[in-house]
Amino acid sequence: MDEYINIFKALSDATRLKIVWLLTNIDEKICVSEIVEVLDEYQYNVSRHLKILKKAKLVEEIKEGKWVFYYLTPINSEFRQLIQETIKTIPESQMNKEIHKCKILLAERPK
Amino acid sequence: MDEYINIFKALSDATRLKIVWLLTNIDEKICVSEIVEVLDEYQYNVSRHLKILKKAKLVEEIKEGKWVFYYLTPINSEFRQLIQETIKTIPESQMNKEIHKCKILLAERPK
DNA sequence: TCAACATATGCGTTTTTGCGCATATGAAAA
DNA sequence: TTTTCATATGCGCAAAAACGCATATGTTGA
Repeated sequence: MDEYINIFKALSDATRLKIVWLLTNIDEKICVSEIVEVLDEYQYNVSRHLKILKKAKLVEEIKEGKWVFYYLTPINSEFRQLIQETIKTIPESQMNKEIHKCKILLAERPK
Repeated sequence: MDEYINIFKALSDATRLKIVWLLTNIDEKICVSEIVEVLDEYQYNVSRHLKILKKAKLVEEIKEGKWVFYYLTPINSEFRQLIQETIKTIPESQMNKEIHKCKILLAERPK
């Protein structure tokens, strides 16, 4: 039961829900400083929220040089699958500012 | 956004998740004292948790004499629909004790 | 090797949440 | 109309969560 509760708990904070929403909708890895910019939140808070999402097994990380990129943990259960579908139903209109900033950021990424 | 967060928050407590799980799986109205017995939790806590579920619009109540029966709020959004499907994926094995007690209780109900 | 950058974390404080106890409210039964 | 039963809630406390600040860690580039 704790496993399910941890997931709901992880999603019951605005910053964390926004992070998961972004990851769900952009379908890209994204690094901490990008999240900081998109969500306009302190770096130390973003790091801490990511740690909570990681503990709930919603995200994983991969280090690339100075950066740490986060992405959605590959789906591994029906529960998790439905959690993702649930999040997909949250409309963009709830995230106008953030999605706009995010698109600009991703476009500016050097290849 | 708050609306979504309130729902996730409502589900991120063991007692409340169990209540919603029961309501989802038995497909019946159930009154406070029945929940108290099934979950083996204090009456005042059950009442309080129900209040939180009500605030999140996951449940509604109907008064019948001395009793107050609670039931799932009829589905009114895609988000809510998927929340319910998500909860359905939580297996009975997580709720052995409770579902057993509940079945006995429902069977003993006077018609 | 040292400065600059990206990320994580320890510590103390504030806010939120959950709980126990007592009691209030409201309906039904005696 | 008084008692009993079912439910709700006010209050105080304890535990948990979130935050701000400072700083640690780790990597890259000068």
